[in-house]
Amino acid sequence: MTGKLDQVFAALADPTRRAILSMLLEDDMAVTDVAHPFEMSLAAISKHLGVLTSAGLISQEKRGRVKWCKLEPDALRGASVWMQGFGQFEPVNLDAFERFLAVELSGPVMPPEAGE
Amino acid sequence: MTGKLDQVFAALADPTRRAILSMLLEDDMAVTDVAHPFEMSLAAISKHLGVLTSAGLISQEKRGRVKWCKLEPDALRGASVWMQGFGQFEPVNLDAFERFLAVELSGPVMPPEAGE
DNA sequence: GCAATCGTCAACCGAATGGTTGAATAAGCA
DNA sequence: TGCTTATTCAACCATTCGGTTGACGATTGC
Repeated sequence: MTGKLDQVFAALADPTRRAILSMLLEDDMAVTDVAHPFEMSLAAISKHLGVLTSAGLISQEKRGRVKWCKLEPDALRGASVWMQGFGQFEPVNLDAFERFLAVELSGPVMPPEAGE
Repeated sequence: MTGKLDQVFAALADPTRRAILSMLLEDDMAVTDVAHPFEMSLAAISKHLGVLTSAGLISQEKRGRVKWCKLEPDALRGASVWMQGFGQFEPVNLDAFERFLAVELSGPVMPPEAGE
């Protein structure tokens, strides 16, 4: 019953995992290549990738014998939006903001700009 | 040596702590009052407040025998900025939110219950 | 077929986390 | 003074976390 926000924030709380996400920002990578810069076992990296995957922050697809890791930045959206609630400091609007999020996150009400 | 980002994200990874931050968004509160809605001991809440404090997300000031907790939203900035690095999701649709507010505030506003 | 590569699994370890209780400290009030 | 309220501290407990190692299944290439 652990909420998605719990998982996302917990996943982001580890510097190794944040580094992995940054690496994937540049390109998709195989597990072995992800592991290469780190001074820890492949199994450890595999676990980190598991955490990132179940948080939805990356996806993994096996092609042949290599498993490719792909960043899924949309998973950060919920967390980002939650934090924005503290950015513009308007106590009055908090409730409205939460309702806005309910609408906003349940589906694209309004495409940002000129289609997707 | 644990980085600030580690602490901030780890602090946000717990639903009780996120709920506390949301409560503090409305107003400063005494520790006892923060604890009141939760079904756990005061000591547990005190620990959570300790975590939030050392992450810099709140500050605590003792006046008389009561200790006041105050939100420090600036502490979220670093985390927010880090996440923006992944942002195909623009920093919330502020425009959309404002449009939403315009509609919302002209109609009936019903208070939902607090918490996440 | 056989060996090397890719990645996970299982068991284990020490440390951190989230909670509990009960005692201790500190401040206000009768 | 002594009682009550506010908060933390200390010890303990179960669970999770981040890491290790070694064995294993799957895939590829010689």
